[in-house]
Amino acid sequence: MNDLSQEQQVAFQAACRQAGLRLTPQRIEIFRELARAKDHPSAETLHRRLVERMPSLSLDTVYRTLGTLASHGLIMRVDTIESQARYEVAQLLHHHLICRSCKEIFDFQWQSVDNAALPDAVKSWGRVERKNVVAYGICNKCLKK
Amino acid sequence: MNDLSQEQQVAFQAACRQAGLRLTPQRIEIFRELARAKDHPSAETLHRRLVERMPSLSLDTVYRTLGTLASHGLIMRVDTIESQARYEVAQLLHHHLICRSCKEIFDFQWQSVDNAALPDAVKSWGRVERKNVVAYGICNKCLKK
DNA sequence: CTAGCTGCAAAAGATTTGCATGTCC
DNA sequence: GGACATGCAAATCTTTTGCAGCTAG
Repeated sequence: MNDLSQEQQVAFQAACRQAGLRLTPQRIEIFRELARAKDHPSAETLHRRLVERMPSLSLDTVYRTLGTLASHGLIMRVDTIESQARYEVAQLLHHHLICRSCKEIFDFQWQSVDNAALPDAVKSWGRVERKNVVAYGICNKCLKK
Repeated sequence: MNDLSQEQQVAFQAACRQAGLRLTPQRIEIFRELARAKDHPSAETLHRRLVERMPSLSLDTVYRTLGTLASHGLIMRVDTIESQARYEVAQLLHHHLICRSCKEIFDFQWQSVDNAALPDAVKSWGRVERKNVVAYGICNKCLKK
């Protein structure tokens, strides 16, 4: 509910420097808005929220910035079956529950999977860097409708 | 390597009838090609393969058919972070390994996750219908390059 | 100063839609 | 026969790109 925590902001700036990325007002605001958002927004959605504060911000910059930050691992692109890409700040390991009716994404933790070793067959595939569970179903809000 | 199994084809036709979908040559061929494919093809890719056998088949029909079949649960749309949607026939429960270099998708089984109960926090969310693991990394082929 | 960003506009890529014609049941 | 599908073309939506001016370091 509050604004972006001081540490998170400092960590972001340090990570940008380390990655050789310039710290522009646009990048700072885009990251701040994404970190504050709880709903895995798309580029379009983020832009809509940001232009109120930053009227000159272009949608292209939002697209470009999200792509740049994601490619440096500062944020994550979330897999969905929608046509629009969604993003989130890379935080604690977590998993996604997606409602196939309203498309809302709910985050949850599942440490037994985080800690579990992948099956043997996977070992010969290559190097696995992360694993996420995506569960689908219908959320209570939609079930009640 | 062989063609679509007899049972699979019969099951498909029965499922179409049950869903109230007409059995057109296009639908049959699209499903057959997808069932034969091992690479989670996109609409574009499927169309490229099918026009050789069915020169009049339009790309629109492939898009429409994939959408229709997916919405009836006969095939699945696979989540990736690419812009193109990919499909697979709904088969045994399985999970995906995606190479972030070549984008190839490798299927694997992981029964301990299939059988595991979701964490308690999820129970109050709604009704979960399926859960899939998506793991990312680099496959051996790309590691060697 | 200058490589890296941004904004603008235009392009490209993926998917959807309207409509007339064809075809499954 | 009539509802549903298809093919075509055009539209739409999302994302990317070229370029000139701006700016952080």
